[in-house]
Amino acid sequence: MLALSPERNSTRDDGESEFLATSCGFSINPEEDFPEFAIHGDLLDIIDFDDLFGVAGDVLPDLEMDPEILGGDLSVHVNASSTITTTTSSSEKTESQGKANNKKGISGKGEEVVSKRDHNETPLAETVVNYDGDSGRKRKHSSTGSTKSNPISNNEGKRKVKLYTVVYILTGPNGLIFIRKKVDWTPELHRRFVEAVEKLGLEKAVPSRILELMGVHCLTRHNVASHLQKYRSHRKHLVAREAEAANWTRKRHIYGLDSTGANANGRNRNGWLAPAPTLGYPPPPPAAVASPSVHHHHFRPLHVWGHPTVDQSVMPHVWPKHLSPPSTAMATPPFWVSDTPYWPRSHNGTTPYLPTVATRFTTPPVAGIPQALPSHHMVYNYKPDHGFGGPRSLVDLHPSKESVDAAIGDVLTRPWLPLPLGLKPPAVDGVITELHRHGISDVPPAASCA
DNA sequence: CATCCAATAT
DNA sequence: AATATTGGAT
Repeated sequence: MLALSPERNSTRDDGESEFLATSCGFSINPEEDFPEFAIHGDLLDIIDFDDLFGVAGDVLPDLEMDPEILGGDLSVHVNASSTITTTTSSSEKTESQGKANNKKGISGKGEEVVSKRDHNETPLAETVVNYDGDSGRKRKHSSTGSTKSNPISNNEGKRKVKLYTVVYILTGPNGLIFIRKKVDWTPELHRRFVEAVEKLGLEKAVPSRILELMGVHCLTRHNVASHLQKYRSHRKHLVAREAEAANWTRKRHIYGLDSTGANANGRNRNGWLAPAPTLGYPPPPPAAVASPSVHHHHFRPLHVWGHPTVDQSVMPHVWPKHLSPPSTAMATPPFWVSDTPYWPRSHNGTTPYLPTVATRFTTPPVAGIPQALPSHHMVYNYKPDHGFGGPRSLVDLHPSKESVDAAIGDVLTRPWLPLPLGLKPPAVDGVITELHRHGISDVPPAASCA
């Protein structure tokens, strides 16, 4: 039921195995996380899936074993999952389950966790146990009443309630067992990830390639894909933040506020004690002020996301000393100050998967419609002290929808403000016509002069 | 099959 | 609340 890969290959020492465990984010305290496993002996005998997952009466999990594993040296990789489908009309899901089953020879849901490396250097073998509490059978779910999934609409019940557990177990030559539910994206892991993304350069930064470059073999493509998704998402939000901050800066400029947003103090009226926004060094966004970053840069626009700014004393075990000492680990700036543009970008300047944004740059502006980006949100690129190489191109600064909306809102609600750069003023005729339509017939001559 | 995205779980 | 995984669409 559970496969344990043989521990041969004595060429690998404990240091290496620790490296692997740590860099894989699996270094945890077994006793604490999974007391049942913190025993010596044969795992095959120790692990009782019924006890573990409380799914009594179900068939034992099938084992899917990668042949490579037998030649591998030190890891066991367990995935257990249990899926319950709601009572009514679960046909669809069941069907797909069956499909998965047939394909992979897995009984039940067939969680895909196996990751087969295509190169030989695989230092870490993986074995995957797939356990499906349902083993393909449907089950009445109503009794659990546990989740929100209860379909309010009567016959809708296609929603699937999933009770799952994903457990990774790694054993090393020294008998150490590491167990973890999820991949722990340690700072070091993340560092490697970012490095890989940067190295790959944009459009090539796809999970498989990233994984390859990272050289961390206990990660699956899915792990990386997931991480990549978050990575992108975070960067997107960062851009939105930057844009927002820039917008604030602009407003401060226009209304004569200082950086605290107060201008009661008359001497700030034209003092401009706040950094000049046009220099491209806007003050940190409000949220970043209190951030106790250990880095040189003085702001942290976003919360830490798997990043070394995390106090190491809090999670000492995540730092893989074998991989890189803190000094090297810190060498690479965090992703939010990296040179890498946020999104993959092809040579022609378009951005895959962001067609709407890309279109904004390629479509010629239409009078009256903000085709171009609201430049007030863009001219002030964040440039932390050690940060971005050069000014980022337009394409690099994709604004979020919110930013664009905000800018458009600005233009609409405060037309007296200067138009964002790149916004072409509407044709005078059009404006006058529009004014007439709104019952404004007097147009001061100055206004009608383009 | 790989990737992206949205939904969902922890 | 953040971040991981899963599932479906492409």
